[in-house]
Amino acid sequence: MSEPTGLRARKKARTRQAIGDAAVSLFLEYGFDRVSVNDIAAAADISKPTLFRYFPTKEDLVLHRFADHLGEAARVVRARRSGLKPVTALHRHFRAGLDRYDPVTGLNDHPEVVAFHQLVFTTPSLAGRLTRYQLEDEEALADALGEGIQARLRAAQVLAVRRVLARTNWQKIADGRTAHDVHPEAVADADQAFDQLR
Amino acid sequence: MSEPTGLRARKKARTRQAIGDAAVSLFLEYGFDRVSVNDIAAAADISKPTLFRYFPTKEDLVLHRFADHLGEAARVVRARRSGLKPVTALHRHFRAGLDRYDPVTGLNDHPEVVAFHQLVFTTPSLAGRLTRYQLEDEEALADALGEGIQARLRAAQVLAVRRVLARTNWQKIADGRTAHDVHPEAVADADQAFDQLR
DNA sequence: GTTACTCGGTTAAAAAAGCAACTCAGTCAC
DNA sequence: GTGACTGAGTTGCTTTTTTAACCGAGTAAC
Repeated sequence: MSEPTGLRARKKARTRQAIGDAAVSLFLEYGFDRVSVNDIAAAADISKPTLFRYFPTKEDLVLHRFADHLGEAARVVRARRSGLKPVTALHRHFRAGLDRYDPVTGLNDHPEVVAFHQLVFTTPSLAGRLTRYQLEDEEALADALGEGIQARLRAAQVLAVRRVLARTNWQKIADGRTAHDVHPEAVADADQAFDQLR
Repeated sequence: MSEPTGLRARKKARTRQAIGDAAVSLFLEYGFDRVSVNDIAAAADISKPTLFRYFPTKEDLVLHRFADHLGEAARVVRARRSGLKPVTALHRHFRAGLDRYDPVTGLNDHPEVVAFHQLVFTTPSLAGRLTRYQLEDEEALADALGEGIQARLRAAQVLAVRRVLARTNWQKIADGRTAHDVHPEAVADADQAFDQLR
């Protein structure tokens, strides 16, 4: 299913993966600003123009992991069972993410994941670009929810909730607690937040 | 020194290596005739035209290991200390090869190497093409030795000696003896053969 | 204040690789 | 013998990658 078949496509995916991995690993080791795109290209064994063909900016080398989830909220809403309210669908989706400790929920204590979030949140240019991603996500969700100001408002609120929940989870884990330990609170927080949204 | 510098060159070398390794490994496992070039291309993760850009024929997928040594005899002669006779230079070079158990001397008991020689000598099309390689080698050596029929004759004799020596060594090892055990005989044989040549 | 770096990002041309479709030879079925 | 296959190589066309050179902003030297 996720095998697109074809040598070309396979190699492209592999190259993209190699670049992303090399970049994140270097960033985690030395910090975003102390690693140049040249370093990353060298580590990934490709040339600089090739790097920029895969990722439009240096920031995207980090944020592609979020970018891959871009529009997910909108998709969840569109794919929901008929009769199900959008908020409910998003609520369940987030809960499912918590249950499998999906990194995007913030509820993941793998050292790399924690360090990765640390990197994103403490590097201004990354945090900045991340919010731009979230705006796109918001727009897509708004379209999925309908038209007019109502849809936009609701989209903004839902994504704000998601953001706060993830950030809260991450904070608790950054303070040294385990994901398993935090899980019940995370679920409770999510339930409360999404309930208030209705 | 063996770092050609440049991304392109490095990747080319790597690809060539990958193709050659995949081919030899498949040939050793299934036999030359039961492996198609498509299989090899697939194993090396490249397309068929690319394979043929690196190796002109299927046989060369095996023989490139000899091909890489092509013209070596001529080089040895040309690079010899002045005053040194060509035969002596070639003799010493062969002895040095024996001392480091260079596969081309036949004096190497690594299972892969033995199996590889087995493969070459028992596959008609490979043996055939190998002699063609040796003819080229002979021509190059003849040019290095001078002009005229004399040079050609001597080149032929020298390479014949080399061939017989390698074949003899291989035979002993194929019979189950270790390279280390055979080494003294191999040196003695080489000394005798090259001495007779003078 | 100019010179010379470094770094993010781009461009144009050339090399390399992929793809699909082809030729040509052998081979097996019937 | 003819029709369908398979396998070695080839051909043209497109996509991808390398290369070297560049731009523009920042910054450190002197």
